Amino acid sequence: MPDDPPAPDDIFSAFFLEVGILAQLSRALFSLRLPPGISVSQFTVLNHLVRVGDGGTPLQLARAFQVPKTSMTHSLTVLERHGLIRLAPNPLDGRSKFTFITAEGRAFLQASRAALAPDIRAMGDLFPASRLAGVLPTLTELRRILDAMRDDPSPDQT
Amino acid sequence: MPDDPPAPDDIFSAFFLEVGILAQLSRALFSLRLPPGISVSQFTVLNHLVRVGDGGTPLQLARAFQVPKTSMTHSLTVLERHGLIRLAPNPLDGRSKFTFITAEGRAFLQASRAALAPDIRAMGDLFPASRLAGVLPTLTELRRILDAMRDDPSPDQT
DNA sequence: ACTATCTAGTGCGAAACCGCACCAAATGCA
DNA sequence: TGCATTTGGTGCGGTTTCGCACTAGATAGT
Repeated sequence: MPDDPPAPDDIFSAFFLEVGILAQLSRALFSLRLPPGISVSQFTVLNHLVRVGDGGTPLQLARAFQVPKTSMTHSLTVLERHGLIRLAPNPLDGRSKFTFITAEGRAFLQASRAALAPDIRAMGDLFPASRLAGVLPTLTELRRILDAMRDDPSPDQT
Repeated sequence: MPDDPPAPDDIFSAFFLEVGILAQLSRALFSLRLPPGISVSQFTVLNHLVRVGDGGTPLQLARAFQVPKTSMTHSLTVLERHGLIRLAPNPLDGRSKFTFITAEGRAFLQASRAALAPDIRAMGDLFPASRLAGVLPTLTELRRILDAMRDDPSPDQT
């Protein structure tokens, strides 16, 4: 290797490339474990509803996952069709809705987590979770920055 | 169970969640800078052809990006329709093809990189690339492991 | 050589994703 | 109050993604 200049562009692109493949790969692995008809996105939303708490609006969910609201509408529609969530009208705002997990939804999430557990454990055997914990803050921080760049429509101009 | 100290499961899920959002976010930002009609995937393939070198087969590309070969077929079709790549038959193997970038492809890639540069620079201002460089090896290593788990159909039969 | 098996690529159909345009409800303003 | 603007959500259409099944070409075993 004759050259090793610290070109920051290359670092960023290498990083995003790695992140992209990682996301893709984990997504593929996970979806293999989920029952057919449920996608990783759907699972993720369900997971979020339990972790953070339900009763929020679809738009809040869309923002939390940084997806267009039409995509979230779709995901929620599928989840509701499967009886895993329930959409209730917002009595305070006629345009809005509330999102609740159903008992089936909780059970389903539980089962899915169980189905995923062996893989997680296998990963943990090959790769210590503590090392991941080490990089997590960095990822989170960068995510916040990207987030901000997104809200802020200013790429560059003085 | 009031106890939740270092649960490795949580670390992994938090990590994958962060990676997923990061991928999503960067993808969204990038696609904003690309000319309409070209998606991030297409750009990524083009980028790969220049970095690693062209002349490979579609299947090799599919494996490099860890996507199903049908997805790669689609991407390549689009790229060819735009005249950014050229698919040539493999004289040694009638089933196979070779993938080459065209001059337009190179020019397009050049222009896209230029369009992306300001954003990268903006990121670099807010977040030192050196910190990314620090986490990169960890990501790469985990990627390799996921890769191996994928090829190996053994999750850990219960 | 001859057949069985395997492999590269594609057609097809279904699902996911998402921009655009729209509606209805809420808010702001005068 | 009346009207313009903003906001939450959805219908629609186009693109991407990907599993399944198939074809044509290559390889292996006998």
